[in-house]
Amino acid sequence: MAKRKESSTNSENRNYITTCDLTYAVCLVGGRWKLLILCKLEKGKLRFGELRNQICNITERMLTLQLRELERDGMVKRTVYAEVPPRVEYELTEISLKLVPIWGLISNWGAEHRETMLQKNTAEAENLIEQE
Amino acid sequence: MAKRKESSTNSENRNYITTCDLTYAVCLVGGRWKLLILCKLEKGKLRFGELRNQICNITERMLTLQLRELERDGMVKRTVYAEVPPRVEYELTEISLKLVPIWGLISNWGAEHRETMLQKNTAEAENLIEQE
DNA sequence: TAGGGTACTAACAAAAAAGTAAGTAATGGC
DNA sequence: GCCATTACTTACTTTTTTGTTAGTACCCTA
Repeated sequence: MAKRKESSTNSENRNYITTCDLTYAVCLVGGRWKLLILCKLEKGKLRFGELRNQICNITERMLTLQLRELERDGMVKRTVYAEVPPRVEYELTEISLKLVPIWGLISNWGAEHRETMLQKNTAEAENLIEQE
Repeated sequence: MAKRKESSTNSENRNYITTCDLTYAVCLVGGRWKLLILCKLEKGKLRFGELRNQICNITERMLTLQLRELERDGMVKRTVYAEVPPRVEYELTEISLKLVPIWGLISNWGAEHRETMLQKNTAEAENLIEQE
């Protein structure tokens, strides 16, 4: 159905690393826009155009690609309404909903990490000035 | 110190997406081999060569690159011993240690997701056979 | 009949990530 | 002097991901 290529070391390695459940899980949301999309869907269903407007720098092509992969991987559900103009809604699935609380934990950790790095860099900058 | 390029849409978007704490956090471990490396270090310090041997498909170049980024981002600590031949040890930092329990949760979720997808694909395959 | 809205798709180009192969420095032991 | 060991570099190629631009189908409304 989809194009495949399994011979390069590159793709062999992709397979190898995803034998680790943790790496596998992180790869599922590894596309540039995926987590942003999923976060928007946390609050409920959204249409294609709503997602596009809420993620201001994404192109339609990238949004489509990321949504297709998320759908293929069971992370979002896509519902097409037979209307004109077309209406398509996206929502989280049973399994992706289970990640929501974990995203909260990671997000908090991320904020803390950002804080830490900021302080570290400030301290280093001050040391540099002192050395002059 | 390091080469930079800030003008492409590509890198502008990188900056944009990492304003989200969740995306930021996931990007920190987004390199192909990073989580594998971090997992190996969960059990304690390891030397460069030990990491290379435990992650059988990684090249020295990739291991070096990933470790450098992890170090830059405060995720691993690097200790060089002034010996010949050289000895370098890597270990988790205070902040990356805080992620360990979260990795456990994600890992469990990953295993569950894998299970789910397996069943889904089996079911689809059976439907295809019936249709023939 | 021309234009509008929605959710895409296709062909192509640019950028980034990953992989290959062949080095390097330092020094202890033979 | 020569080789082995360790933890890397460097120069280059390949593969993958991301971005740009210009379409498409559908039917409704003016």
